[in-house]
Amino acid sequence: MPGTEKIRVRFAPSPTGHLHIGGVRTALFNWLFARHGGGVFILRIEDTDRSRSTDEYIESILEGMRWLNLDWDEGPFRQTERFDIYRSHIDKLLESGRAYRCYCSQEELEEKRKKAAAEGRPLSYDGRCRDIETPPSGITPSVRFRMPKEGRTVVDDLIKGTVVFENDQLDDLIIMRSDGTPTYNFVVVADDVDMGITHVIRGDDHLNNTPKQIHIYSALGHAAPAFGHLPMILGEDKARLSKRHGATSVIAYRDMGYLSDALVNYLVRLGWSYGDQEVFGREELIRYFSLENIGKSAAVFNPEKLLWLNAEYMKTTPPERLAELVMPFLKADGTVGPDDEIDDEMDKVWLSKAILTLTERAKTLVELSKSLRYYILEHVEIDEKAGKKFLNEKTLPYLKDIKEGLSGLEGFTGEGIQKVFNDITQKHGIKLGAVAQPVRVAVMGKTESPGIFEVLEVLGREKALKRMEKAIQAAGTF
RNA sequence: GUCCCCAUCGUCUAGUCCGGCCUAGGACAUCGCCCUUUCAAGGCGGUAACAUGGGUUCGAAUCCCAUUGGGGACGCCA
Repeated sequence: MPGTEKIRVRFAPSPTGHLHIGGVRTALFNWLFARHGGGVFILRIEDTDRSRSTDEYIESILEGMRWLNLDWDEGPFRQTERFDIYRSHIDKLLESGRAYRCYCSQEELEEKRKKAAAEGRPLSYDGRCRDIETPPSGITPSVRFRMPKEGRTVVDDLIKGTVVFENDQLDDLIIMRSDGTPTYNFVVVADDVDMGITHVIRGDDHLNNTPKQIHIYSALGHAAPAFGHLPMILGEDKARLSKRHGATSVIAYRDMGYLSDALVNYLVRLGWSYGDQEVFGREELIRYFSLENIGKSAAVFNPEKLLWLNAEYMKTTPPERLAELVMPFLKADGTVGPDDEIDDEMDKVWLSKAILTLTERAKTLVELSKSLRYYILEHVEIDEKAGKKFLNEKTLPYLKDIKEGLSGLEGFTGEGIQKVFNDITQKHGIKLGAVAQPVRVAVMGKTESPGIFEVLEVLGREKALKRMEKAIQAAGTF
């Protein structure tokens, strides 16, 4: 067990797919555990399955980690580059008798499993080659680890508590394929030993692997690290989270306009809690994080709460920062030219000001960029229904008066604009709404927008008057 | 089928370890009201849970057992 030595944890995804929500949470908890304890966070790529691992997935995983600001201190290490190390370990196990060669073919094994399933027997390996006297010739064997068949193995899990396994149910698992490549359950242990991992924090789908791995540690001559098995994340149907439940890659969440801090905040609260607090800054998370506050039961991923949290972050993120983050979205739909920089082409101060009027209305960056479009575009299409209702003979005089008042305004601030509106409503003896809505439709083309005074101010005199003029021309034609 | 894990509002959770403070708290969602130039945001309030059955105890959401339900593992995948 780890004593006073420095905490060393790792996140070890296999590059057989994108970084998904479940993976992120495992990475996050390891990262928080390391940061909280002043330890080391290692990134290791488990790519021993050469047929399914790709460099694209590795890059995608790294991209996801960077987006989430989960920085690693060592790595990324690739297991495919460490085959020599595994090989020598396996040779030693073979010599000492802790491992043995298995001559069963995959087809045979498959056959036996099927039969066992049909007869309702346990699907475990029957140990046929365990004590084979004369190895058959002409067969390239795989290598199996010899599990003890008596006694029990106790896992003292940091999250689940004490879990006891009877050794006779531990399978002699294959640690090296017949093609000479090592398998997961073995390389994990070899690497964790080699990298000095003190705490293994992973999904509880690995809990059953743990007793087996503990025996491998001991065969390798090492004490096992501490284990902590995190509960799974489920979809709304309570089934394990998968592609069927929508976005499978975290990058998809970025593209849907989620802020990485919001996603992190949401994910950390899935299973972990700190009293009644819901919103945490990074520093707070690091300070408060502890394995003891992680629940034992699986949690359902709830997109609505994630959206709410994202909205909270939209409201508190500085507009200058949002301006940077929303740029890619603005460019994606052509609102802003692909080469425009916010520093010169588009006034950063102006953009931030515009964003400030929208942060409590936009739940995502996508929504923000869509709303921003109405400010940025030279002209806006006027919604037919809105035009019919608010741009007509009745409202025309108001529009004209407002336009005139606006053009004669000294300066073009919200305050001055408000005064213009006050004068007009008084003059006609009407309520603010009677004139605000027509103007809103005139300049924004729709009935919903931020407050009309701030909208006009953001738009600026020139653009506002131009749009109003156009609307006045079009009034009554809807 | 065998083994392992889990079980508080629809969802995330506090409370469970060290029984009484729990007529079970917060958050999301939902419903209603208020605010209001629209849409939001915000404020206030409501509906809503200790899976079931047995124990133990003066007393159980909290401890024990069983049942039920859910999840996971049983690969020459990780």
